[in-house]
Amino acid sequence: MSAFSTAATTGRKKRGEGHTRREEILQAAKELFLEHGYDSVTIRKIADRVGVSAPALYLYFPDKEQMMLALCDQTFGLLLDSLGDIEKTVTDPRERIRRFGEAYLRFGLQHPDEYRLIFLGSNIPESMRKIGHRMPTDDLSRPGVVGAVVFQRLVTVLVEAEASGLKLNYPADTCAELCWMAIHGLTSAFILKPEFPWSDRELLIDGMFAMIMKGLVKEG
Amino acid sequence: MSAFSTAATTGRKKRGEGHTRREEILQAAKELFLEHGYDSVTIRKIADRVGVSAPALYLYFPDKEQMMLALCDQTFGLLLDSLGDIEKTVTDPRERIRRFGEAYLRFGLQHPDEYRLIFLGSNIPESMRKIGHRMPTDDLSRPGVVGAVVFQRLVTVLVEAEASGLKLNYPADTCAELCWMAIHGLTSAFILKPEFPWSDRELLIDGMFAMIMKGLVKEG
DNA sequence: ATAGATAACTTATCATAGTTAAGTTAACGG
DNA sequence: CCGTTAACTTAACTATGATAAGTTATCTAT
Repeated sequence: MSAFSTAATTGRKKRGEGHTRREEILQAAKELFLEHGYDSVTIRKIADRVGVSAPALYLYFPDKEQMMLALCDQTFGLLLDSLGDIEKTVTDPRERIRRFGEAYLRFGLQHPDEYRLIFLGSNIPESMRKIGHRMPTDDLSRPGVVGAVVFQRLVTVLVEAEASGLKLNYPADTCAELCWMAIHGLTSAFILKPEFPWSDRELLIDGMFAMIMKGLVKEG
Repeated sequence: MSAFSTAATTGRKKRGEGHTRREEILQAAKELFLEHGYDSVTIRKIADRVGVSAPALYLYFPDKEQMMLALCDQTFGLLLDSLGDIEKTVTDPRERIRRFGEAYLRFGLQHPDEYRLIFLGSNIPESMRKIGHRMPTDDLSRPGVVGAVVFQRLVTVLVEAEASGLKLNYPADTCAELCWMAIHGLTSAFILKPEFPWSDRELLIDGMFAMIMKGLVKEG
């Protein structure tokens, strides 16, 4: 129409501007997924919100699954960032472990749907079940390996802790597994059963970390 | 045809024999769900295996969801039974906690799909997400409350442990929550990521229980 | 400027899903 | 033997993810 119409929200994209449409789709999908859950959100609803036809989405994503995957990688980047911050900032080994665990937990609480998707394999097609725990031998740039990457960072923290003099009760990788399992149990409990009358959340968090430390690190 | 034909597998059921058809459906659904997962199993496939038409299933179940629910309650009865055995057999409080946890874990490993369904809310419709953790204030005979019942039994064990002299670091219900979270973390890790190169399983189990005991019970 | 080439779409359609409506068959009771 | 009704079937509906095939508009090269 007028001299305006930046093609921002309106009509067809100019040539070479397809990627902005892709991001519009991702944004709409994210909002809808977070609000209603993966299963309840149909391709058509996403398309409606974006303002294009349903098949148009297939120009940018091979299927619905890949939309969610793209969203997850995007969100989990945040977790990796905060782990990076801790690695740079915190030097004390015990403190590092605790801060790592807390970062993980807080992330889970702030992004419960993405957490469920990656670490619980919930409400997603059978084929996606393996996503969260694909091994790091895979191409790390591929979508969906974030879970394994996060775990690997924890192993590294424990190996370094051991190197800097901390005495562990088990091999570092075993400790990392136990630590992850415990924190994952905590996190997933809050996420999966939010209406359960849990004890005070901070008490549980403190209690869990106390358990982990007593269980994994030798006295001294 | 012949004088035989007990209507066991063949043809139409006699009057008043509908409940046997119901069980045939349940059995077929169980086999298919365990083999292929909830989502991949269609009403029609279940019906085919039973040898009836798809809508016939709706004579016995209001929807697909209720079939899975019925199966779950059936299977989780086994867990409740083994918990009952422990309560009768084992008297030492520490031993009881450990045995409870182990029974829970072994159950999860032996019935991973039911575990996922009840405790992870995985691969089932949105509406079923709350099933595993409906509160015991609900009608306990209703399908799907087994999760809460199991947890309640753990609380009782810890309360009794305290009564018999064991010193806990936190209130009994808080301890039960921490204990459940840790064991659930262990269980769900094995179930959700079976191909992960975990350390020796028994080592992890021992390590987890050591963690729990050190974390919850005061020295002495 | 204009004629391909092709990015960015749309409409029509498919197969399959869960589920329902409405009719059919056969077993039992009077 | 006849009517009631439990135990079914066939046909169909709606909604899903996905595809095929065509259309429109923008850029590029002449």
